[in-house]
Amino acid sequence: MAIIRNLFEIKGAKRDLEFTSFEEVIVKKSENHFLEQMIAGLTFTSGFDRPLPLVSNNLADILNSSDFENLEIPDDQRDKIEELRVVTESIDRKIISTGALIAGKKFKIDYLRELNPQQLAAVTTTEIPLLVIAGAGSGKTRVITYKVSYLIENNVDPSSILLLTFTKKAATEMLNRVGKLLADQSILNVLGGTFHSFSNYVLRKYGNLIGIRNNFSIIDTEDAADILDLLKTELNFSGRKKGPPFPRKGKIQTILSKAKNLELSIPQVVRTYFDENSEYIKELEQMALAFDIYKKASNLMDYDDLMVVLRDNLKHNLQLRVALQKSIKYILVDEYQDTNNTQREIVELIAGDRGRITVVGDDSQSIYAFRGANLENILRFPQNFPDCGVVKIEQNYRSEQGILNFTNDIILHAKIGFKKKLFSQRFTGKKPIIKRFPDGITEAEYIVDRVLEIRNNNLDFCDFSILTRASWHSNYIQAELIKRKIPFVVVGGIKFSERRHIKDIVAFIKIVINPIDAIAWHRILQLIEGVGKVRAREIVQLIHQRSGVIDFSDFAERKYYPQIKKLQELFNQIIDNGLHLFQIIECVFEFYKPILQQIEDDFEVRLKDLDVFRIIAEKYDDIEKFIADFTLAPPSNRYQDQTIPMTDTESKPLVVSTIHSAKGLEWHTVFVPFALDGLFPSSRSVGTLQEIEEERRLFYVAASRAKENLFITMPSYVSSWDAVFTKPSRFIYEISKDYYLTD
DNA sequence: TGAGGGCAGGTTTTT
DNA sequence: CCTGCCCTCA
Repeated sequence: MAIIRNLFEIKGAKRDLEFTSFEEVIVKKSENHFLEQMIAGLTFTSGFDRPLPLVSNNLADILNSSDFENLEIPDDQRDKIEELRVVTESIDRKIISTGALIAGKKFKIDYLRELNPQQLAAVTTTEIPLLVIAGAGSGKTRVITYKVSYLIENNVDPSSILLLTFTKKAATEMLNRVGKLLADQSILNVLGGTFHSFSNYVLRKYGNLIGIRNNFSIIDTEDAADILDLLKTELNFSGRKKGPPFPRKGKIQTILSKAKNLELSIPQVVRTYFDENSEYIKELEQMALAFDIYKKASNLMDYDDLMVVLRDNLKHNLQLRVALQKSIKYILVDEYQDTNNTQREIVELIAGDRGRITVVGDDSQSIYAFRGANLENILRFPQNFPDCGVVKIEQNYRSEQGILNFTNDIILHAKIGFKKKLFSQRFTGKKPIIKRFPDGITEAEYIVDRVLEIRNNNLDFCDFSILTRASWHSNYIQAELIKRKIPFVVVGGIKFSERRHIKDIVAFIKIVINPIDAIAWHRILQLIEGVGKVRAREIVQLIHQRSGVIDFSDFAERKYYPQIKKLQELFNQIIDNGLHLFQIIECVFEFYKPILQQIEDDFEVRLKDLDVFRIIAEKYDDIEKFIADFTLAPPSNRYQDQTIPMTDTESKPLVVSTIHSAKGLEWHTVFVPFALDGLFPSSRSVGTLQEIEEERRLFYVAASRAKENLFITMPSYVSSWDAVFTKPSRFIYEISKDYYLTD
């Protein structure tokens, strides 16, 4: 008994476990196979506090006996599910299953040949609100690009088409394809981009209608948190006055952002998501107020503001709404399942009652609720637009039927959503493979073995991907890949634009544009030795008082004066001479490099980043556009380059990614390791029905990335600091055994 | 302002 | 358990 407790202490578990039958064993966990077996024999239910013995060590046997506790669903939720079921089933009457081209007209593109009937319906239905439910791999991008082309071919002015997506990459890719299809440059005029970049465009263009200065700076999440940190000190909310401590900057930022995104009050957000901080509701409300004032005073907008300000103005500012409705005739929205309420309202307000709006999406792939995405936006579209049409595209061009059987079965267990059943023309009789291993290392070895084996069929490493629920789930595999000298990239990680030194440089440029950008000033000033939070604040106040005139002579007596004087000269030189972007960057680099060398020990590596930055900047003339683009759509944020072991350079690297970052992509062979309950679904996301449902969709997204082979694997146990996970993911239990193999 | 200890937080993150 | 934030004190 004592031994067991000891063991769990080693593993960090702090719970008392009741055992009666184990003899004295003295071991360290890594040395003893018996103990590992023993842990593998334990399993933990949803609270991860009650050990239940696994029936066997054999995966097939384990999967035969499910003992997951059923989550209790409150009555009001049950009612809502029922209501949504009625709404989603109502689409059957609205289904449009085929389309026709405008008669007698000649088209450059052979739509009839290049699209299937459902795709054609989606493309040619242009005058009524249209919901396109595009299953995974069903040619969603194709539908959008062909629809834009079709509109243009029907003499719709490209500049009156608005195409909204969630990433800049998606928008440019689609518009490029339209350009190729039509061999026409007019597509350049299509208003295409992310919700945020669209708002940025509107707010600047119509700044005078809205009553905002159009040279505002956009701040990212980290900047916002820094401001809040500043305000926290200023308002003297630091320290623990009442029992629990005041939340930290990141958490404050999350709370305020959630309130805006979910359109809830601060007390509501705190009580539902951060109850441990409910002592400080009043102070948090004050912070929210102060934050808004601060941003206004410094001419700043955060990501949430971009959405909210646009929405509010569309709602209440008739002039703006009319202006936009006049210029925008057709709206297409991609990934509609990921919109939040504000974004939905923006779209609805611009569309007005003219109804020329097409939303494309897949409710089964909604995985961003934690960022405010509201699945109900897509589910209730038929309710919000009662005279809409619906197109359901179920033919899949990506995966082999064996994989579709598997993924169809995953999503069949979703409690809400549009019913659909994807099918493919390709059928080889292969099935996904689910496997369990003694430990993570064996699992990793197996995966890498399979990669090498399957690659022999004339494939490249880039045809394979490892998709995980959380980044650390791929640690063993990354180690194994390095060991075997296989090139790989890790998707995610710290983005280029979020690296410290890049943010520093950007701050310099932001000041050039907006000399009262306080947060940028704070960042820069604190680079100087002898200047900290307090001094920086004082200097920023001075700049504000003089409305942006940079003159530090008041501080002539201070020991850091020579440094800030250099700073003053730098900016005045840039501003007075109206330097070009590339010249500005040179000046800034000259000033910044010595500082960087002092504060960072990996100076050389970071210098390289600066070169990359310069190369990106070279493509721009307009400094404001450059910075806006840079903060709104950070370049090359997908690949974390340094993780490639440079051994096999001719070969394109294998991809190691989180599932979230893998959305929309596809690979010949996909591995999903660490498929243990508590890791996937995450033990933090099994408290409510909505959370479990979202985890299931995430599992669906992962599995549906595979074209030919899908491997779901797991070690027999994984221990984190407060729990041990041993049971296969509950989602595997849900799937019919006809659809996979266990060895 | 900079250094050392205490303790909160611990998935995912298109903007 | 371990990391990194933040508070406190010199």
